Amino acid sequence: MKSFYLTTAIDYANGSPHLGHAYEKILADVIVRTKRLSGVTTKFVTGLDEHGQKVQKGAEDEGIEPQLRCDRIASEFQEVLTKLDISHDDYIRTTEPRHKLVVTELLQKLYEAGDIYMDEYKGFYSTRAEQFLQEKDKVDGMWPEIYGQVTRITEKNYFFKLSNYQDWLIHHIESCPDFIQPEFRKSQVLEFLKEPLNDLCISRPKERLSWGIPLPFDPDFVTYVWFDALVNYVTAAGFGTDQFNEYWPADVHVIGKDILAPPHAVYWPIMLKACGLEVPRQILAHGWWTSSGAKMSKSTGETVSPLGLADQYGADAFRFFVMREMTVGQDAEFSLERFSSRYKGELGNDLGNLVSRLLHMCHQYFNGIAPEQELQEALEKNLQDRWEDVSSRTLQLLNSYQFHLALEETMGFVRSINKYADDRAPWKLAKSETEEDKKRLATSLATMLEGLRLANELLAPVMPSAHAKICKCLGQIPAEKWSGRLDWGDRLSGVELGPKTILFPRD
RNA sequence: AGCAGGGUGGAGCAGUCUGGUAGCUCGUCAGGCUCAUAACCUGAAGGUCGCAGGUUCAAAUCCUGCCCCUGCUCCCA
Repeated sequence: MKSFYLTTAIDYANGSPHLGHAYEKILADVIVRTKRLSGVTTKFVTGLDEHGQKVQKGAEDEGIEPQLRCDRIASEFQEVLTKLDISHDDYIRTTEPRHKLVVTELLQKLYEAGDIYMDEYKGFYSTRAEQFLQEKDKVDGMWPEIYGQVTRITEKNYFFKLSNYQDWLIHHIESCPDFIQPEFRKSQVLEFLKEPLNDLCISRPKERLSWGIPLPFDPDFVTYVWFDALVNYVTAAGFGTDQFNEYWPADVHVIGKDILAPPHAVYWPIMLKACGLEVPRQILAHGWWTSSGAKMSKSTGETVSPLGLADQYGADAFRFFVMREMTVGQDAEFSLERFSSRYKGELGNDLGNLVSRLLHMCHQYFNGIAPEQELQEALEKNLQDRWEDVSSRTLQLLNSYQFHLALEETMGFVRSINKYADDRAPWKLAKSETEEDKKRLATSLATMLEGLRLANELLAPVMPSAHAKICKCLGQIPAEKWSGRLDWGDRLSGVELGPKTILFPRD
């Protein structure tokens, strides 16, 4: 049976990891963990795009070999993955031999099939932008400042025939409603496809760019950008090996909205089609993090260090924040105030404090052994009914990538447990001598324990280590699969509970 | 200019696809509780859902026009 294969975009080995990189990995990780918990076998790949002009130039400036610089940047990015609890199965780097082989093979194949041809380009070139320019790029008859010096050049290059497949692609996008998510992005891509496609320039002459994969049919050129970077997805799936069919086609490519059209939604499907490979099932384009309206980018210097926040508050709190705050596909604003408001409110006061007060009472009244639900009155019934609602809604929201709402549901249920505690007031029942009240006391704590156990299950994809900590408090092992764990039952009766724990300390 | 996204009580958002009593968190005010991380629970005030038309028994939600904000059209997730 085919595994659920999910990828992120591969990061460009130029510059340091920032909030955007971190978010994309977390988003992908939450999706894949949800799948695993649902009992699906998965493969999750992320990686690094290491070729190109900027990498070559960066290395020259530092006076070191490009590979050496890539190695350093790769470990920097991988360190972030570790800190954020990202559960990827593979980390692909485009300078690896396995990848060069696949790129070479596919290029050769397309060349032989006549989908790649050489042409001579006459026109303008901007060295600063590393880009060919057209008359239409001029503003008031002048080249804009951003292009720096613009020269007229004549250069031979190889081109990939995109236009052959334009109609097929339009049809494909229109007939597969889930292919591009969120849906409003689909119309954007179709809009782009209304214009005739220019063929894609896929090479650079070696004398200008040496840091790349040589074209198999012409050693004077290296392949440029997309034929190198996008192919990582099939390399990592094991193209050319027996396992390839177990993973390909990819189920989801998680990417940023900037590289949807044209790279992922146009070039990539056409490249695959031309190679006779299946097209990915879905492309999920997320939005940007902004800071008071301004985009957080390295060009404005306004970076927020994900490592810093994750170090200070823990990976779980950071993961929770980005998932709780952002509607997938939309932009969201990042600020420390918002972060600490979520942290204190939902994590500390609602969830952390529930764990704390509940364990405290269990230890005080029952010596740390989970009591039994000895009766069921309206209050218990209500909480259980509410769980049925919350769990089915939350699962549906998780599966449709509405993580912000899924977390809202789950945290709402946590608040319901707190409310139940208030309605039952076990601290009052503990002072009563009647048999009935003793039963109510046992029942109330058992009910709260069961509620917490269940809420904690739904938090597992987003906060894996907090999930594990709460499991430990409840004498449970962390969930690998949800199967059988999401039903309300007196599951913890008689279990020896862990010590009282402060999960999300203030300051 | 082109393309895209947004405009919902003080702040930030959900709801818009699949019309039907406007929901959540924070903040404010009042109260309750005292098991707990000065935390938890309740109640209240506060919105003609950007504007103007239209469709409909009924519109935040569908249609038309307009206004305003933001992002992209170098690089970036």
